[in-house]
Amino acid sequence: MTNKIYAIENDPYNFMNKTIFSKWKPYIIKGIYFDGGSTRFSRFTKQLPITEKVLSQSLRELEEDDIITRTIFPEVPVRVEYSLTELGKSIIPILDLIYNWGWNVMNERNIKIDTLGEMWHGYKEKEDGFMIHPFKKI
Amino acid sequence: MTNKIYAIENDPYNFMNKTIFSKWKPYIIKGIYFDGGSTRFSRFTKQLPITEKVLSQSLRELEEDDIITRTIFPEVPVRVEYSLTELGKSIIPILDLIYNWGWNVMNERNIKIDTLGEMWHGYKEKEDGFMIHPFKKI
DNA sequence: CAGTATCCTTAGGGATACTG
DNA sequence: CAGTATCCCTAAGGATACTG
Repeated sequence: MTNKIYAIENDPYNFMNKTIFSKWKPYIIKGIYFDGGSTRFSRFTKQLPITEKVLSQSLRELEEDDIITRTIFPEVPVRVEYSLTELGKSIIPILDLIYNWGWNVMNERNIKIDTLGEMWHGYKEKEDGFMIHPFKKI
Repeated sequence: MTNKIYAIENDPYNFMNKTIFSKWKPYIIKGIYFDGGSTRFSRFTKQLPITEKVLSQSLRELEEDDIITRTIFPEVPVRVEYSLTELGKSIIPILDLIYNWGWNVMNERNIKIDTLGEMWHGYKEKEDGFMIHPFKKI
């Protein structure tokens, strides 16, 4: 108790863990980026095994942390687009390094790697047919 | 159910989350590095608010994942040193980028940043007196 | 389409005491 | 010194149903 001096709640790793490294946030950020900088709610629910609750929660937190913005287009039916802020974009190179590190280790150890993720990260050619819903045309 | 196609258990982000991004592992890895590439059990318990249980658990997992090695020196009392493997060392630049990203954002937002962490990461001069136990002399 | 609202489960982490 | 062994607790995530 007296000899614990590292205040983790005031530390950048902890900050990053809360801001970016939850279970789904890296996929959300990378997914927006993959879709050309902006994408929609249903894109995620259709292609990630994430529930609506967790998705909307994550999106809200990312918005609060200034990683993404939410834009409402008052069409019928309504369209909502999520985009990366400049701060959000600045995390992409780090995510790519992380992905790359993990990819290499998994590859060396012959661990199966998800194909959609590989397409999202440029490790495999995009195939429209592979996804249940085709990629957004930008 | 039918339209969820991203197998997260086969994905590098998930792999990295399990391998590196638990609450304490970044601190453990960086702590070893800070101590010159190898350090001891009690260094962590003395300077991080981590319990022995969680520490030994984390160390064991890191060893299993080939991030660190454990060396026993049969002295009296016994000395055990934890070192980074080549794979473990390869994670340092990524941790540094993460720390740097978080540090910058926290700094812009005027969020207090832990000083020991800043010393560990070279953002502040090392001060022997600041830590309860002085730095290891290499 | 783009979400809320409830309820529930579990794994990661913490407190404390003890040991070779 | 370098850990185990127990017991405990919460917060993150999941299942399911419903809505403007």
